[in-house]
Amino acid sequence: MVRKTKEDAEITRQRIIEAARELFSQNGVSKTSLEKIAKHAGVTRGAVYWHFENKTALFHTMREQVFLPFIDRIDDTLLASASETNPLKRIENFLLATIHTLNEDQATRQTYEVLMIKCEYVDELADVLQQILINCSDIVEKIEQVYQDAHRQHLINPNHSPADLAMDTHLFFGGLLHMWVKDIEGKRFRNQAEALVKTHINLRQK
Amino acid sequence: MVRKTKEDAEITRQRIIEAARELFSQNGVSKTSLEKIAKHAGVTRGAVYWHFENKTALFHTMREQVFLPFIDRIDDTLLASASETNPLKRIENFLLATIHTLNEDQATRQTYEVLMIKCEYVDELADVLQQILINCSDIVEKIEQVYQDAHRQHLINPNHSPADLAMDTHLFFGGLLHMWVKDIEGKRFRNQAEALVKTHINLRQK
DNA sequence: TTATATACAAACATGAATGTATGTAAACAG
DNA sequence: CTGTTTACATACATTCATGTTTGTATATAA
Repeated sequence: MVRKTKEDAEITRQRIIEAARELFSQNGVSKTSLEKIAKHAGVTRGAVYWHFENKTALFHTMREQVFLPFIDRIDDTLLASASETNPLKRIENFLLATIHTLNEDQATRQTYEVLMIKCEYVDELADVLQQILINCSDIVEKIEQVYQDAHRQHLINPNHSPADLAMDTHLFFGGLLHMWVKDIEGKRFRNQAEALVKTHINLRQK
Repeated sequence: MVRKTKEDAEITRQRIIEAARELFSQNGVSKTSLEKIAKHAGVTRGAVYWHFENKTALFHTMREQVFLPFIDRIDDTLLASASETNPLKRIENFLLATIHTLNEDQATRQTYEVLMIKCEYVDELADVLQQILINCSDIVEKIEQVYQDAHRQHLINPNHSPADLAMDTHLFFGGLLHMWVKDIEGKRFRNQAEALVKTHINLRQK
């Protein structure tokens, strides 16, 4: 076989990741062999083992490709336009933006599917759970800050603490995403997701 | 080997189910071989294949042992004592009772763990998702009924529709259970679960 | 009391996945 | 221009899980 240039190799690497993501989301992580991934990417297992230590490493890479950019974007939607928009609107927009990404971006959609219903969090993947918990804490904190804004601007019931509201919103959205992902073909839940978000935020309004 | 009496066989069957549940929750479904299950139950694969068609059948049985009784109990907590208690309290009690069961009953706890983070919903298990969605719809309906009670008794903000409140509560609780399960050893999330439920219900109060 | 079905254990056959080691042609550095 | 490294393909070794078949002692029905 012809040896590839560095850019070619990077393309191969990306193709392997894409193949993994697609097959993971179709057949689950454990039932997807590296052989199948290689074939689907148009290479052999040799290429896969060259670019990745093993299936777990591939999994982590797939996850990071979606979640690292996501974490970076959080501040933009949620905090950046701090004084511009109504705080409650900012939270709503953040949640809606996430759903929008799920609807529009296949890679994100497939990755969420894999992470929520097509992998098993044991052994090497067990610590991904802790990573997820940490990310959640961060997000809750940020949402709390925005609720504090809303509190200061007297937009919400003063009896409700921003911390409680933030956690409640986070749990709501976690549940929503899980339902969204599980309703794979039904479309009966997915297309009302935005409405549910707006309702949730409305419940906070004074 | 000595042939067992019918009761003995039923004990063996139960032991296999318990072994499967424990190993599933420890190592995940796909990494748990029937050989390991058999050994852990003190039998051979012959016994497993005698009582169950394959691993999938075992999985379904494990799930049903926890969820069929659960579905039966819903009406008791949620609807039965209809006019006795405050409707909001009834919803709160229902949620708290579920958490309480998770805390107290190991079989339930392990089964939730398996269903939420230790199995992959593909192939034969894919339709379990649809089953779950149906169960969810049922529960949302019932919660909605109780919120309607609350509405009639002027306990909640009349602007909020019982249907919206019910869905919001359901999503909240779905998210809560997921966090509860994921926070395996941390105990930092699990022990505040009850408080989060109470907060959530408080947010509805006028 | 005897024939049959039950409740398994044990052996067999097959397939699939993983990891590693080796081979190799071409890119690239010097 | 040449030695070395890169980017894979190919071949090898091993492990493990599944499903099926067969064997068998005994509970149970007739």
